[in-house]
Amino acid sequence: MPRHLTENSPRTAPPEARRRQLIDATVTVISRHGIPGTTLTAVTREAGLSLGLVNFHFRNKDTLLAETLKFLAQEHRALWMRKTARTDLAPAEKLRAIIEAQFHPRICNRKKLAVWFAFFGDTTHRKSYRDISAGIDVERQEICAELCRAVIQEGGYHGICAEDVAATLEGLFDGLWLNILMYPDRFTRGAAHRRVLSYLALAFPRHGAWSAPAEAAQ
Amino acid sequence: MPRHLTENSPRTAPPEARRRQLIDATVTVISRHGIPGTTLTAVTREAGLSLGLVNFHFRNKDTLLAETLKFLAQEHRALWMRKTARTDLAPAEKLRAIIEAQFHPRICNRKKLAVWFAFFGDTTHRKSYRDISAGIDVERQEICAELCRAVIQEGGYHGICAEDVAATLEGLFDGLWLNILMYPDRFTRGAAHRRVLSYLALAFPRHGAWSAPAEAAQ
DNA sequence: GAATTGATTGAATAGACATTCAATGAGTGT
DNA sequence: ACACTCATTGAATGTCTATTCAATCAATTC
Repeated sequence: MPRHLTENSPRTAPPEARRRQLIDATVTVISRHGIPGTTLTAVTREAGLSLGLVNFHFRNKDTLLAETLKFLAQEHRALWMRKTARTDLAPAEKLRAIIEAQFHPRICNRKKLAVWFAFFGDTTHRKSYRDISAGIDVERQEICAELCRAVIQEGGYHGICAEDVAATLEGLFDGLWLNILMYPDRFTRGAAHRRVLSYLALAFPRHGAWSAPAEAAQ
Repeated sequence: MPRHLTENSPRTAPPEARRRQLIDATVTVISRHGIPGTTLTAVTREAGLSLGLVNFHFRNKDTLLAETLKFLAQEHRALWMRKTARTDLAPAEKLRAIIEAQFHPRICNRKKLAVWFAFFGDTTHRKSYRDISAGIDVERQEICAELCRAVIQEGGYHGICAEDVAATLEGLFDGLWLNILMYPDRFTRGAAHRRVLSYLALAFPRHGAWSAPAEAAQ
């Protein structure tokens, strides 16, 4: 019953397109039914493809899940990399860009958050998942620390440690994400964003421009 | 082959003891194999009991999982409730007690954290899990906000909102937990504890005694 | 000490799953 | 047209699970 009738889309497609199609379906299914509920039957049905295709384009289910996580990690990384790589921005502005990426609607929505925490919570494959996300997380934290160091020097701040601020930020990112996912009525994306900026305003009070961007909450 | 031979423990035991025994085994198994890997066979083997007992003492697997989460939530709550209920402690001290509970070795260890995030990540039952933990989370956050309000009044702080600090703390708690779970080499319990206190020192600078307790890291 | 109650056992059942694979289909080059 | 490659299909297979339940066992009551 797959696509045949729905579209003029060709029965066959380049592998890269199919892989992406399956990854998208996997994200959707994980967000709805969790990793245990993510059966290959459900994924292929969501994608409008047949069961056997997963084992053709990915070796097996574990690979599909790993590739899905990799995709999310890259998507997130690309968002802040664009700005932190520029040379014409001040450290504080780059820091703001990383925070904006963290709470960007394309990343920080209930669907994607559900998938992130599904991976975090899956003890069984924690090691392989960690290997995937660790590189990117470490990279971001080191860049944050670097930027904090620059801000501290600029502002002549004392009694505050760049690495500590970066680690605290990292904790705030993940924790606020979790709160948004678990209690969407009480925690919104916009409020979380503002709270991180408030923390930075506390840490670096002489860099006044930590105000939140004008955006509707949620 | 169960216990019969291992101990002089009687074959039969009061239901409450068996329930606790099964919950303990469930915590152990979830921490090792995640929720998908938590089969009744694995749980009963870990407990040294027979397969059918789970369906006798709990109605089914879902109930066992829900009761396990309830147990963890209560265990955590009891730890800070003891101190926040007292009338002879200053607000700042009570705030410290809540933070100490959050990073108490009995709560904040890799085994229990793995279980917490296994539940958080399980989309399928998120609603029932949330119903269990929401009450306790809301309660803690409201008490935190209340205490912050008292601290703000004591210290005459301006430009800082108690509810915001409480929400930021809540985020920090969860995020630092996740970091400890995922990257135990880079994030330790002690460092997390100190970071939360550093945040409070930033927010409430005139309450000087936010120093960390003397304890070895990890 | 028989009878009764409640706890415990594990084999049996039925359903769901990932993975395999033989068959089919569509493009591509000749 | 033809052969050939690659993508796609879905039925079949074997494994693993939760749940049921009849049988067994220990403790308690009468």
